[in-house]
Amino acid sequence: MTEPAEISSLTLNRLSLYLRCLRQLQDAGTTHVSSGQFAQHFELSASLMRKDLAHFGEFGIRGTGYRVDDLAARLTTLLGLDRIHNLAVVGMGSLGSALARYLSFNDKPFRIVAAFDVDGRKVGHKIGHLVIHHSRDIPEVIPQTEAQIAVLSVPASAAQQCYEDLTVSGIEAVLNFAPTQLKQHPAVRTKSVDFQINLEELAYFLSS
Amino acid sequence: MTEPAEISSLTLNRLSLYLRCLRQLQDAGTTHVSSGQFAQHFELSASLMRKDLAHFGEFGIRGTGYRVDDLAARLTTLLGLDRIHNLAVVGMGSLGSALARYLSFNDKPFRIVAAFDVDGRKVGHKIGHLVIHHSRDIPEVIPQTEAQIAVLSVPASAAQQCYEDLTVSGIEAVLNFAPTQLKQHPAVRTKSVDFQINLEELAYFLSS
DNA sequence: CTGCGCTTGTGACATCGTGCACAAGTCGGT
DNA sequence: ACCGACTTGTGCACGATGTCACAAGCGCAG
Repeated sequence: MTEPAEISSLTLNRLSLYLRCLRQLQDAGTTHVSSGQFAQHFELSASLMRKDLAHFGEFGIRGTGYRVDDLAARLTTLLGLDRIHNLAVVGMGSLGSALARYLSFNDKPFRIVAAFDVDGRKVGHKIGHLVIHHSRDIPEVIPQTEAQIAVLSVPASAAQQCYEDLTVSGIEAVLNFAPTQLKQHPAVRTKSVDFQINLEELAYFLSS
Repeated sequence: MTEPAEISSLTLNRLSLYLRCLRQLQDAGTTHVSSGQFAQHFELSASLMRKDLAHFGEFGIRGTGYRVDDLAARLTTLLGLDRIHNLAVVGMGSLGSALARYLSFNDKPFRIVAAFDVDGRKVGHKIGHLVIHHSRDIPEVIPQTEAQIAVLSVPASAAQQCYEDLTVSGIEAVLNFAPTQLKQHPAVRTKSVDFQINLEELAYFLSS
């Protein structure tokens, strides 16, 4: 019972979350954990966790629970986080720079291999050891890199154009931070992180 | 049929999205739109839009569609975006600064009224016209402000502590950017924007 | 005033996601 | 070797979410 059908986003996102929690347990020196303990500690659902894992096989030991190291390792592999993924960051405003810094800072399986901006004053400058290219050169530069995923942190007005440039450049996935509804290309897996909408949701509940 | 039951997050987030799209139409000079046209233009579902709106009453004219200005205005009111909401930003790293800049930059109904950081070198400095306070003073400073919503952009290791300081200070809602699973306070509406998890989801689909 | 074309609002239905409860299975003690 | 305590993995039921199709309603033309 390995990957038969497409796994849902919800399940996948929870798996990332489980892995993160497991790392916390590792740091605390915990070696074994049951789904019940785990769920209580992190305010998650035990049965849902077991069901999420069940999509990919059997990970636990009945009567005992899960070995933290083992489960963490298997989730890491399963999510593809044991390999390096190359990123291109498009839009080096304050948000793009913050994301770039965050992603360069650590030992995570993401590596920035290209950066773009429209601002002529930024082009040519370096962010870390990486030269910033002009956004108009996306179709030329991307194929020279091994970038698979693009992080789109440009103003909403420029997002669609950049998105399309990226799709024709052979980018396989895009993580969009621009507060706009992208017309998606079917061959490119696209997700949006829209903090404005989340903020507005909170505002709603205060206004009632 | 005004607000009888709790509206789901999904519906609410789509309403924000509709409003955003309507503003685009306003800028383009469009005065009337049917749900079909709207859905096709923005790649959304027409029937779902109608159902989302139906939670709050009747907004359209049968046979004609929706008046763009009218619907935008009613959604604005409905979502509470016709009032100013006061924000506190906790964590003035690169991400927090980027968010603060973004939120100060425009005419949106959010206003930053307090900023915090643990870094002694930042405390006392100004971001715009706002003094940065030390994070340890959250319980003292927040009640003096009218802050209702907190934006939490601190490292994961500090997030839980800051969150709890905020909850005891009378904050009503928290938008968390730290990549960690918060133990939530029931009286405080809390949402997380976790770009790391979204990135990992994209990575998964590339690895298969 | 009447009829026609169009669009909304909505009930019925299908699909998806989650909680519950228990059979299957494992470990340690005796 | 067996028993009992415990936990996983899973079938089932329920609730939430989205799609479809159509009746109700509106405006315009004649």
